[in-house]
Amino acid sequence: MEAGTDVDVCTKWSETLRVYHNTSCELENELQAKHDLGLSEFEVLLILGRACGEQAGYKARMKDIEAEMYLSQSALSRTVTRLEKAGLVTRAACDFDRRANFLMLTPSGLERFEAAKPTHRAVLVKHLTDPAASARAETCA
Amino acid sequence: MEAGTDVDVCTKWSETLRVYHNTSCELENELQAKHDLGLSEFEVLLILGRACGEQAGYKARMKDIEAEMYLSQSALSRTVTRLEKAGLVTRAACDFDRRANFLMLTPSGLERFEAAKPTHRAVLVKHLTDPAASARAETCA
DNA sequence: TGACATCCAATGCGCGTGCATGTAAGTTTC
DNA sequence: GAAACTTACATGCACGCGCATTGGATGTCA
Repeated sequence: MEAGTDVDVCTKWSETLRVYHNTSCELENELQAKHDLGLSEFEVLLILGRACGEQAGYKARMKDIEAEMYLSQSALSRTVTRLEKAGLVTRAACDFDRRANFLMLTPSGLERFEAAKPTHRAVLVKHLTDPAASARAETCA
Repeated sequence: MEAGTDVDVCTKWSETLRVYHNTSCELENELQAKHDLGLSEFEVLLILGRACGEQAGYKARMKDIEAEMYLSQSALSRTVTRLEKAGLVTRAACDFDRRANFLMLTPSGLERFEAAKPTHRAVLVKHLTDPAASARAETCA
């Protein structure tokens, strides 16, 4: 039983690694090439964008966004800085708690997000529906 | 059907991200803390070690190792340099093709690998057998 | 043999990340 | 209300990564 478990676990891990690397590499490449967005940056837009729908009024606190993604607090801070410099997002002080920052999509940010969404979805469908299609990518090692 | 596919794909991707991040973060932390090894470094030892068994004579070319892992050629080169500095691995010229380098485990490298293997396996079992156990890690975002 | 393309590995470089720390603001305790 | 603690975010720093380039070794073709 031990050996059996080992084999299963190793195989499962290999499979997870394969899917993760192929998918995230292609996501990164496609989003960068077509929309000038890193994957982390897109993920922030995704969190803001999917809640906001068509009106650009949705706000989220940094802490809440952090809780939704696998990114350290410092990395998120810098990612948001990049998005802010690109004009896709604005920081706004919180009325109640002046330690906190609200984050909002700008119209330009919403536009960029909507443009990138199909690219994101397409890569996911490609790699997660047909395992055979998710062959080793040519870039990203 | 389109919406259904989308939901499935997004859920599947979230799940993959969760498992990948939790597992690789804990692997990294455990291997670093208990055996002073990075994950990439361990993976190189794994490729060399599992083929070599008990005799330390197994050789592999850089290119072949690269093909087995998700690491760029340059990253592998530096990872091997670190392993070499730590005395866990030796580079040796290839007889047939002097462009290539053979890589070998040193006795110390084999020992380190054997010591780290149970740690590696334990983390894999923890995160890949019982999904509930793979809760969000406290470190690594 | 000489010129050119190919292949393997190392290295310069910039970037994004996590950890540790700093700063400011809120909370608790007395 | 002052001191001690906690929380939210930014920043200094070191590190590992991928990309592009380099350098050396091989193969190919005339």
